[in-house]
Amino acid sequence: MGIVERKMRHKEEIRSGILAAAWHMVLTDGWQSLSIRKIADAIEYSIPVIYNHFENKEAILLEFSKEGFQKMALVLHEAKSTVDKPDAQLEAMAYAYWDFAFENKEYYQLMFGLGIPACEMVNQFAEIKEMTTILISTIREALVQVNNEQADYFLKYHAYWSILHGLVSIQMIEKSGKTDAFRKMILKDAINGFCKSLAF
Amino acid sequence: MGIVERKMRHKEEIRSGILAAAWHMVLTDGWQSLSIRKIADAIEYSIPVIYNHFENKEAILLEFSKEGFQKMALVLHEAKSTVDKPDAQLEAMAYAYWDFAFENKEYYQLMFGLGIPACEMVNQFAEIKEMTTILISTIREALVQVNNEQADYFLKYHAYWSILHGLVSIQMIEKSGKTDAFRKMILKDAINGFCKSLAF
DNA sequence: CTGCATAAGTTAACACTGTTAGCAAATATA
DNA sequence: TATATTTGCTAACAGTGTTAACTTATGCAG
Repeated sequence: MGIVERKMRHKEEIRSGILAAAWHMVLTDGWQSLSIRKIADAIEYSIPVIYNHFENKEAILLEFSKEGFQKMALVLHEAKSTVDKPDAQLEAMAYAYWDFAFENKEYYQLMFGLGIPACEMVNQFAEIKEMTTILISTIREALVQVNNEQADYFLKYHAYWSILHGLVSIQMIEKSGKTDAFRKMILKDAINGFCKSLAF
Repeated sequence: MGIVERKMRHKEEIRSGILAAAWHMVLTDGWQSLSIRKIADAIEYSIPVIYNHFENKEAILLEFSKEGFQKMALVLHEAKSTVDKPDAQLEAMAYAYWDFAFENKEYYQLMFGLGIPACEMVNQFAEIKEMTTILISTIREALVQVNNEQADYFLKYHAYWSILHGLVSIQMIEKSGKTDAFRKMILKDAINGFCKSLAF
């Protein structure tokens, strides 16, 4: 009869309306200020309607997180296909990854759980400096050791810190079945690779 | 007269009481569920008292973030002092960084703004796989290219991804005056270093 | 075409949250 | 002792996510 089809269509319309309204709000005000009430207001339905389509607020954000990973995969595929040699591909993908993250900050923040209010001020206080200075000084000493003083220590310092932070935060998020020993092997290998790359 | 001293002492006691109660709650229930009301309840004062000591809730969390950076700096210093050669120091500091992060997850999450609810489920959905498979496959191809197929591609993949994520998220948090061009140089240098390290 | 069951959508509430204005009580000073 | 000041409290405002209970609209069988 097409009645159930029409109903389904209508239901789907509301669902995508919720997502559209929510995404619009995420883009304009950030995901921190997303609220069920505001969504309901935007789609001109009452609040409980939203709960017929999503279990809770988190489920809506999760939807965007999924979308983000899909888009990211697409972007990486495209980048890879532009060049042939694997190392060039790794480089192209790195740039693509980077660009995606900064052109889609909201996605990236949702994907990796970044952006609590406090971290906006991370650069504002001095406590962080004590940590960075010791990192930087050691990097400089290491560059002297391998006779590569002309290298930009600031670049190397950022790479070093990023490897550490990246490894830690991805491991924290993943919660996979990896053993501690295996996790430490990842760390060891990455740091060894970094130390070797200091000589260049 | 010592009266103002006694008052100051009392004020300081309340302040540290607030922090102690807050930190206890962060440790037991996570910083997401920290609430001014619960703190007030714990220190047996009314709610507005807390606002005499901290401008808002964020300021309390920021306090812990600062503490975290201080402790981290201490840990890095200690690690560095255990060995002499700079590259060994970098390795020791890396382990120390890692251990600190996982032994003090709450600190680390506050320091770098990790831990929105959605990211707890990042490993649960399939969308992330599409992204990781393309990373892994390219890593494997690159290892073939440099005749280093016996290397553990999984380790290398984690290093690669971590460098990317680390660079991105630290740059996102920092909001420093770096130019885009400089930021890309950091990225380029780090990726080049990684690609070179693939041969080992 | 009417009565009824089901689905759709609403109101209103619960239990929270951060934050602040206005008032009462305790304290220190003149 | 009387006044001024600090200290702390009550109570409210303006939000939040979530859900129980009710009403209205819709589709279907008799």
